[in-house]
Amino acid sequence: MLVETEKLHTKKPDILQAALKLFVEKGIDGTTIRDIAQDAGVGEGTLYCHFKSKEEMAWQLFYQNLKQFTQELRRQVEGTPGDWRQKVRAAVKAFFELAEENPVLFSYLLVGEHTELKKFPQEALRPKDVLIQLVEEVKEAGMCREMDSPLGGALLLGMILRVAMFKREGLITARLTDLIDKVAAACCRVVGREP
Amino acid sequence: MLVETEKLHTKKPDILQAALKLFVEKGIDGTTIRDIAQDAGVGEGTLYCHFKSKEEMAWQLFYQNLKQFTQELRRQVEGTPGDWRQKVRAAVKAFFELAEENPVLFSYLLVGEHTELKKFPQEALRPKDVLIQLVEEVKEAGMCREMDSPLGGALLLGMILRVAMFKREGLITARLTDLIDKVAAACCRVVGREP
Amino acid sequence: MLVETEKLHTKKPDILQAALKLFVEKGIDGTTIRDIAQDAGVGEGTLYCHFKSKEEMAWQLFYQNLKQFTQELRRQVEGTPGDWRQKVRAAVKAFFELAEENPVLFSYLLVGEHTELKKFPQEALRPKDVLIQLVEEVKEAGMCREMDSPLGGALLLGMILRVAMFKREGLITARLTDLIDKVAAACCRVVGREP
Amino acid sequence: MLVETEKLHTKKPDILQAALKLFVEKGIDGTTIRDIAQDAGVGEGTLYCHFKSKEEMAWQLFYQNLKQFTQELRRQVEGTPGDWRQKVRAAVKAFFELAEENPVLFSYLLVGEHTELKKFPQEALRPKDVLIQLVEEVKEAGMCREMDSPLGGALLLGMILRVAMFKREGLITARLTDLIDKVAAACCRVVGREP
DNA sequence: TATGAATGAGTGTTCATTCAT
DNA sequence: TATGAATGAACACTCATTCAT
Repeated sequence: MLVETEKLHTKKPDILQAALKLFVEKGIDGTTIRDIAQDAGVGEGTLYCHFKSKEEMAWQLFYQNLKQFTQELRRQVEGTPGDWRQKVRAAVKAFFELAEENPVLFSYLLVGEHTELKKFPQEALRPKDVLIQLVEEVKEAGMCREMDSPLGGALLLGMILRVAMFKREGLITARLTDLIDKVAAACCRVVGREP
Repeated sequence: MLVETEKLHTKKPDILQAALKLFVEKGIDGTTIRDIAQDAGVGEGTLYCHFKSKEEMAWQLFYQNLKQFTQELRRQVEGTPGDWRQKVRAAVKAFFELAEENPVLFSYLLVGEHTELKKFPQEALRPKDVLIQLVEEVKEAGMCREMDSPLGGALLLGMILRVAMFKREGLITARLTDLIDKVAAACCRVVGREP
Repeated sequence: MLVETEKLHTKKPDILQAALKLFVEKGIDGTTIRDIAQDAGVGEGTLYCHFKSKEEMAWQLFYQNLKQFTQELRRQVEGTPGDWRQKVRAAVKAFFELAEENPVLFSYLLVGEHTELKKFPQEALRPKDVLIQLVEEVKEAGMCREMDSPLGGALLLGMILRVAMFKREGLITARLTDLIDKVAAACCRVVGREP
Repeated sequence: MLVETEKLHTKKPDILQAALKLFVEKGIDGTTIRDIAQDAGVGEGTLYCHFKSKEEMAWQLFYQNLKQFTQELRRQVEGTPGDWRQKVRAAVKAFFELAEENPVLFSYLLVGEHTELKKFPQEALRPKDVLIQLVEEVKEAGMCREMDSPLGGALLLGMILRVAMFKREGLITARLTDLIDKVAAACCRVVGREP
């Protein structure tokens, strides 16, 4: 059997991967269809076999992946039994694993501002909602400091994401997965009651 | 002939204000020269009396204001005497005051990603550097947890900025200036040694 | 295995019918291959099993049908015995019957301008030639007013086609076949000698 | 004083003239913005200083000129005193003078089908309405044959336009202005009562 | 014969920039 | 300084056509 196993199906994944990379590197508006097509090794028209427009492509890439990560985050948090501290740790782990395994997707979903996509409706649950809810649960368990849940959610999300961003910029050099415990501990100190 | 008393000053401030607002609303690439000119109430050509290009305008707006805020931040942190906790509080206060007094500038300087401006050299001291240095000082004073300073800086910056972002999005409704102490306390718990 | 009884015939007629309709509705340039394929219920590539190009299809549709109608027109005019008035009536009848029976084809052949097809050679006899020749014969029979034949042909063709066009637009509501005598009479008054 | 008197004002007329010519030659869809810009001797972007889109340009060119001609036609018909035959002659004259003086505009307004412009509302009075109304008046004066006015209008319009079209195609070589009386007489025979 | 994913030249349109006023 | 008509390179997108299946 000859090698050439590619092109068994469609070129959509190539396009999505190229687009993701470029959107993060140069922004959505700053990325041209030609850029994506060249990077994906396809013709320009091919993009329109799979997406109605550049915007729709950017939106799909954002929305579907964000939905998926949010579900994964919930699953990890809710699926972790026992102590609320373990749940917090699970959340940090979920974020950091995405950041390590797919830093480009991480940036696209969780770092970028995407003013270009503001016209689309944001209906699904977002990661921040999961964190806010987690704080809520800690409060209900009587383990939380006096603090509104959104404030707590902001503190957690802020720490987690900014650490990943510093890592991305090279300001932090350690592997994120090695920082899970440290960051999780910091999170617990922030929202948890004084001992 | 009567004395023309209007237009003693140039239209540059109008232009800068309009540009700032639009850059935050729609992104730099998403904002056109015509948008800015209309919003500022000037002709399109007028922008080129004051700036070489749109990019240069965006860069000036970013660089000069960021430099200024960074200096202000340093001044507040360094100028606050006594306990490191007071210095942390001063940092939070500086960020939150900017966010309350000029939320648009805050977004432009501290929230946006600005992939469009990556070609310009970023030489000056940035807010994150001030925070990292603050953690460093806490360490030198022997009050810090076992933690690399960049990690500490990331945790602080993350909390501060994300709280302001939640406020901007309406997830937090309290005035930021009323949250200074709570957030500062969280910051101290994160980096400070256990009592 | 059962005998496939469907598809004894090709899909060419479906394609031609869809193309004709769309060319009249939206113009040749305004109609896409995809439009035609969808309307005909075939794949896009299928069109190229039957025609070299869209233009060639448009041309075949035009040329062959126009040739056929012109022949029919001649047959009716020449085949009508007796008085020249009867021949004029036969011409009107031939046009109006096409307009009633196949208004879309009528529009395509006799109303449209088809600037897209100007590159093709127009060699065959056209309906206008038949009418001009008819006027010529009336002249030779000494029954015609002082009038160049092309002028007479223009007057006849103009009346006939414009009545059909008004009908198409709804300005005239009577059935064209009920107007044959009236229009034929008008034609006769236009070219025939005063009694 | 130097020669160069051009460019005192705007380039809009150049654009309109070039567009008109090309729309007639190649159709609206068949004419590109680049075609028009080159023919008018302007940059492509300049077209968009004066028109929102190509379609809007085509529509303005059509609608405004058609309105103007219709008004002129009405003025001529209504302004001609006396016998209805004189009014019919005035109508023929108005059409033929446009065809002689501005054959391109004549084609654009009165010959083309313009399927591209069907989406625009056609509200104003059109030339055909003027002719139909003229027949109506002849009827009211008791001078008309038994004939619905739209039918009479179709016969008149058809004759007039088709003669001009034959002239345009070279089938008729006489000057249209020399054919006014002949065509007007034919028109009168068609709609007028038998003597 | 029939298909439709893939192609890329060509289209209408935008917009940063220029320059005569 | 201020203007806005003019510019044309660059863009997102279309669509006739091809070809492997």
